[in-house]
Amino acid sequence: MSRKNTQTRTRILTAAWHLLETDGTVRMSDIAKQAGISRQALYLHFPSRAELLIATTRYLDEVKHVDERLTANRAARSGREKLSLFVEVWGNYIPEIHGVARALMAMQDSDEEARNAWADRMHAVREGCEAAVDRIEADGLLAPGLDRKTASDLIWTLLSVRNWEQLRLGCGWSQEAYIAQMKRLAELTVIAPDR
Amino acid sequence: MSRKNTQTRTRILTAAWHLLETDGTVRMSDIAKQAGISRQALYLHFPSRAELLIATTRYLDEVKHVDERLTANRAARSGREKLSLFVEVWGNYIPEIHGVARALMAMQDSDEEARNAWADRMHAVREGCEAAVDRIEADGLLAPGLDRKTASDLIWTLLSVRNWEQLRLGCGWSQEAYIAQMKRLAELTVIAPDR
DNA sequence: AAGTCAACTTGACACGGCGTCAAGTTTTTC
DNA sequence: GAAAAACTTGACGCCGTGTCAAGTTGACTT
Repeated sequence: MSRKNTQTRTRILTAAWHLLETDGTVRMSDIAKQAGISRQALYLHFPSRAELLIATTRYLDEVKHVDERLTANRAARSGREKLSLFVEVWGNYIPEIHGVARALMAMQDSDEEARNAWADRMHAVREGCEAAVDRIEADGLLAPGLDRKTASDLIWTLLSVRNWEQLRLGCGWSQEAYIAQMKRLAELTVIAPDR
Repeated sequence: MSRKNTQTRTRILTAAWHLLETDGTVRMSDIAKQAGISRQALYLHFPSRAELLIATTRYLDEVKHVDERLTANRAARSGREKLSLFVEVWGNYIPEIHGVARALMAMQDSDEEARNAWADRMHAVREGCEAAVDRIEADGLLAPGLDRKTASDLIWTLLSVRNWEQLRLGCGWSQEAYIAQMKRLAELTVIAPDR
């Protein structure tokens, strides 16, 4: 791997992280200043703004142990429980990565790498949705008229960062309200109604 | 009013519209070329890119008669029917404005005017949601545990342009499938279940 | 103690888009 | 046929990203 200077690298990444968390628009020069190095030195560690942001998300994922969190619902005893746990875990993860996510989403139009990186992250989320849906189908509880793909698409869309933004930031919801409603909607969406 | 030259103005607006419809990234120079005038002449009609895009959405709204369409569900006999009609009308309007919407959403971070203009458009949609929700409550069918605000927030979020993008473009859904599922979800979300 | 190498600094510059300005030309209007 | 409006051309400033060249600094050899 031979990283230039691991210390500086992580200083940059945490600088980017914290800035993105609070501030809307973050320039390379801002990150450099916060990390205590020159703007040009950033390019000794990352080839472009896009790659720096991508590295920041990976860094966050690592520090915050996303993967473990997202698969923490392995032990769920039912599809319903698995879905509920997944909504809770992912829904509560969103606010922690929202700053970086925002920045990465913003450059999707202009930067192919950013697009791929984000698509990749979202793919991991999608797999969580699929796992829950598969289990629900195995339980024989998949809502009539839905196939697995459609059901996963719906849950995945429901749990998008944009929707979180709109409800929490746009509509002023509390995080608890968000989680509660998402659980309710997710169940309503893919689980066959009692009768 | 005293518009410089109305002909040129609408040439610009239709040029912007058509470009945005097909192409992802559209520069001022592209619009000028398409309209058959010089780039600088655009600024004789619109003070900035943001205002040009805003004017383009207004132009589209006018040409396509959004307002009439969005209120076409006045005659609905029940809240349920009103909601269904609203989902159908708005959901089928999204693809027609998607190009411009995309561009306007993209500059939300950088431009306050664009932000306000978009918020304003979305406010109109929200009113449609509220009207349906109010009617549903009047019918005594609002799902237990939901207040009007929460219900409207949910429907409004469900019907966001971003969600349409994700399902139609990201997941490859047909427009019909999109409409059908949105109707189903909207009802499930806010209407009390049969018993 | 001299030498080397990696990490970093400073200052300059190109590029792409937006927006502006000044000076000229064409078209309309009266 | 003169004045006013609409538009053109060419140049320029601003901003942020990314690049380049020529230093400086400190640590590690030998």
